[in-house]
Amino acid sequence: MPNTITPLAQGLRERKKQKTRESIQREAMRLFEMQGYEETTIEQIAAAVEISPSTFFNYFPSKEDVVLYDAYDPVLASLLMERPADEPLSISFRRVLEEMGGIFERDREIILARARLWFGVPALRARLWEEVEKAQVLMSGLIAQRSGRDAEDFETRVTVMVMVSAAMEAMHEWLRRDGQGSFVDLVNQALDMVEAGARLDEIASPKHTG
Amino acid sequence: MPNTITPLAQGLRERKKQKTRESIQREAMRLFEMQGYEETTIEQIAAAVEISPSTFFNYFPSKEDVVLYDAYDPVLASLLMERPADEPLSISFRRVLEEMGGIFERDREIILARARLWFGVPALRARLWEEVEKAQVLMSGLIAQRSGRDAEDFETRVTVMVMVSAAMEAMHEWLRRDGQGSFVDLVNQALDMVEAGARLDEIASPKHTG
DNA sequence: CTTGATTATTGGAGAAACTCCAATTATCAT
DNA sequence: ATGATAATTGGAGTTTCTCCAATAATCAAG
Repeated sequence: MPNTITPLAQGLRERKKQKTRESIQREAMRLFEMQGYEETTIEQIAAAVEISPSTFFNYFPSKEDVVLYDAYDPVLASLLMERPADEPLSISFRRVLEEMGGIFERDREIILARARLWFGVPALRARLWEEVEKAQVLMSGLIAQRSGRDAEDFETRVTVMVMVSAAMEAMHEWLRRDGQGSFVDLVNQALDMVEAGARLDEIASPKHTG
Repeated sequence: MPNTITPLAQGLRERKKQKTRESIQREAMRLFEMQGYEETTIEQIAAAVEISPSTFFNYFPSKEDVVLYDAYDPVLASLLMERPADEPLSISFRRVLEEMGGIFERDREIILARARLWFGVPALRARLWEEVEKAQVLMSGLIAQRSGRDAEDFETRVTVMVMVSAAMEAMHEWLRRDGQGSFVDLVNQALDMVEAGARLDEIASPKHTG
């Protein structure tokens, strides 16, 4: 499956596929925003794109995937790989996020619409975990590559999981703030909390005023 | 929806419902283990319990819920509520887990079977996030109650999310070890890592030999 | 530009998970 | 015993998704 970011569309075939995939995603999102996710059938999407329902399933294995399908993952992955191998993971993570900040700003509206569905539609919300795990696997692999550690190592997995779910919570917060402000900043804040040692001891007691 | 742990079954009606719900769950799990989750249809489950498919949906909103449905949540919730209000959350969490350790030991085989499905079947794995969020909401609410903080407070949410996802990772690890050893111990280990500040800086560098 | 090989599109048949509803049947409270 | 209440059931229908075979578009090579 090639991505939205294709180096150079080689043949007519590839270019057409590309366009079709984008059309499906665009029309689907338009309909979802107009009428809601559950209320939109695959027939309707297919009709809007002027393809058959069968063809829809040639491009996306399920209705959910139209929303889930993400062009950022491979970018994030490759940026992460480019970081110096001796750099601490949390720093790499922050740097890469900053590098991607521009993209996030540019696509703000699209990302926001996607996120709204993501967290708002039960079927999609359920699949969030898979996204978290994808990220976890990616980063665990990176750690394994850099260090002598096993990617399956318990400590590695917990550490990465904690980072990723903190980032996920940052996205949630960003959404709660209706996409106002910087997403990257929120992730950084969340990571700060985690790195500070997740003040589990203090958080139960009343917040110190001021 | 009453739970598996019902104080005293009052009428015949309630008792029968109870029994039916348990039968469905038992027969479903038996079939899932025998033939796999996807391969088992609701018709088959209904036939095994000697009810109609319609009735199945009176008890569980979906096939997934048969596996997901959990009697432990309310127990955990009430135990958590009983902890002294000035006790740090992480301690409360650990104590409650220890209190529940006996139950986990007793139901080890059942929990293991459930967990295998949980992490193994894509449809169920996807729904893990909802379980995580349920726990997050529960605990955030508790924090809000105890402290002056808002349950929606970003810091609160991140902290709780991190704890819960660490626990989830512990469950995953427990499953990878085939249910050998103590689940509670693994959760404690995961929490230790989180509290130690999630050594994101160190984990990227090669592990010190020994 | 033609031809033969790939590959994409399509329609049809069908399974499975649900939803909705109205008829029936079982329990309950009196 | 009886009327109210709640559970069970069957049937009809929708939607997502699978499988497959026919058709149509693209491609690579001569």
